[in-house]
Amino acid sequence: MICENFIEEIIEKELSEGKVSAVQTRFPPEPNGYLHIGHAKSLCLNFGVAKKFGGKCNLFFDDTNPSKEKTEYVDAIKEDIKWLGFEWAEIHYASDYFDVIYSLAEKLILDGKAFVCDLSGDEIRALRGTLTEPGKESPYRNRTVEENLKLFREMRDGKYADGEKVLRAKIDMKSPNINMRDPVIYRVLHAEHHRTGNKWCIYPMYDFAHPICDSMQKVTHSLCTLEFEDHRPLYNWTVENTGVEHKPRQIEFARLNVTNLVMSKRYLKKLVEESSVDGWSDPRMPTLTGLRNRGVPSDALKKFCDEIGVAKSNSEIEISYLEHFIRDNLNQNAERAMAVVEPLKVVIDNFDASEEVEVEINPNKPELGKRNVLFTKEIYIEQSDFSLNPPPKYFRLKPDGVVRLKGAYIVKYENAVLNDDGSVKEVHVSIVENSKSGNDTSGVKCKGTIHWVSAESFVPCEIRKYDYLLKDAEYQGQDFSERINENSRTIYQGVCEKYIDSVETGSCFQMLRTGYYKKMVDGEKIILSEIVSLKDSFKK
RNA sequence: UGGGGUGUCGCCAAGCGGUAAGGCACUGGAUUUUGAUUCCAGCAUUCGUAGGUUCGAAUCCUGCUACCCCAGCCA
Repeated sequence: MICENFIEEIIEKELSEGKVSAVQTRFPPEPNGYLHIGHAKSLCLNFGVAKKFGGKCNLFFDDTNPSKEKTEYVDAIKEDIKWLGFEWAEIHYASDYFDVIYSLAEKLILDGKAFVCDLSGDEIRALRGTLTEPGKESPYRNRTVEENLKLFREMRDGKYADGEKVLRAKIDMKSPNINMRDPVIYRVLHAEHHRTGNKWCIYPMYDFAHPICDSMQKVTHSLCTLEFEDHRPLYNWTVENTGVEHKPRQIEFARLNVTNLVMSKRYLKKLVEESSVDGWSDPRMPTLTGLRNRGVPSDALKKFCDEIGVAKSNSEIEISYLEHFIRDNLNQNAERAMAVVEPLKVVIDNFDASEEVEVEINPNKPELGKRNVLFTKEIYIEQSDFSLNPPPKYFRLKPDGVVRLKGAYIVKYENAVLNDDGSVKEVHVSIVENSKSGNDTSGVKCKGTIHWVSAESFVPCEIRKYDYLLKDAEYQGQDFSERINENSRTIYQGVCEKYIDSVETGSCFQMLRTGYYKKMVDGEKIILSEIVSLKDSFKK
């Protein structure tokens, strides 16, 4: 078997040595927000590894902190995972294991490996030491087993207020690894849990709950991000000292960073709460639901995740790499339609009838056939597709020039009508005889082809161009909402061919030469949100 | 000044002692009913750095250096 990354190599080796038999992984989000593109990497890794070795991957909600978690988030997370096309083997919640976790905590107490500590948060911090100085033992460290058990049960029974007491693992206050300095493993928290309600008023900490839950699910490989490397000794300590039967192995990898994309959940949440964006699904958001709304195909995202690799070095991927996969996918699959963002009226002087011309739905999929587009005397083209004073090598419409109207005829420039301010009001052209698309016997050479929309049958629409959220704004402490409104969304009034009425919602189509857009129906309006610009060929 | 990690092209990333894959980006050139797509070509004498071992090192050893993470009763 060919391993794609170091994690697969580790697993392959364990498999061949007989250390594990069946591979079991889990995708472990905390339901405290929506999934973003960073989670996609973890999703692809966990599901990918399981699939590769014929194992299973569970969906596991790490809901040990009721003050931050909501059912809304667990539902949204499930939806996003389905959108990506992954199917979890089983679904579990840390809260399903609260009883087990609690009893293992009691076992630790019974074994003299945990104690109830009365120190306040500040006091614990003070005694923890620093990065360079060892910590000091809590004065409550040597309570008897009986006393600890009694106090812990009282904690569970609600005798104490938040912060009054905690349960700590008895490990080593002098450890150079701060996580091992008698870490808190249970805290009092009188908060309603979105699943267990008010059954509990004490909740286990991540470091204690996670390894136990992994073990209960028979997870063999617990994949997490680099910042948990320091926690691995504690993870292993918990596995060993609680005596759980299955002993999972934690392996860390570098989290995904993408240039210019804001990825911090706390910041995204802030944007939503401030209404700086239209919720978690706003197309400018780097959330999975935002990307979906933007029109990003899930396959493109998965391909991206597969190709960026899995390693341990901190990396930041350029957004152009993501865009490459989106473009590649859309180019292959998107159904085309024509739309004009900044319309310029063109009148065809020698054409008074109207006719339907055929245009391919997708040049890469001829089997999809063609669509009919109404061609009329008056049409709209892109303002940028006409120039009165063209630069050298300008192949679009210009004085005394010819240009092909996509799917229709070659037209020849006649004259331009100007507004009072000198801007172009409309352009008059004439059809070159025998130049119809597919039957061109005119012999006229024409280097440029442009898109157009009939002035008779177009659908007026609001076209929104979305940029990504800008990361630098986060760091420069600017007024987020202002910046977003200024820079991240541009609304155009545009027109597009009537055909798009028949395009199903959610299908993507090409905004010719400008980019790829997704159609969204918003009441009577059709909104096109730009997904990602194609390479701008005119930039030079 | 403690501990844990990581340093291979602008960005990712293979490489696991035998003489630097691949992708993105970029640059040429060819085809093209959208200057897109497609195609073909170019793009690290060098692997953070200084030494050492070896016939031979990005790969092994040693020192140095840079960057990231850890002092939540968050995950």
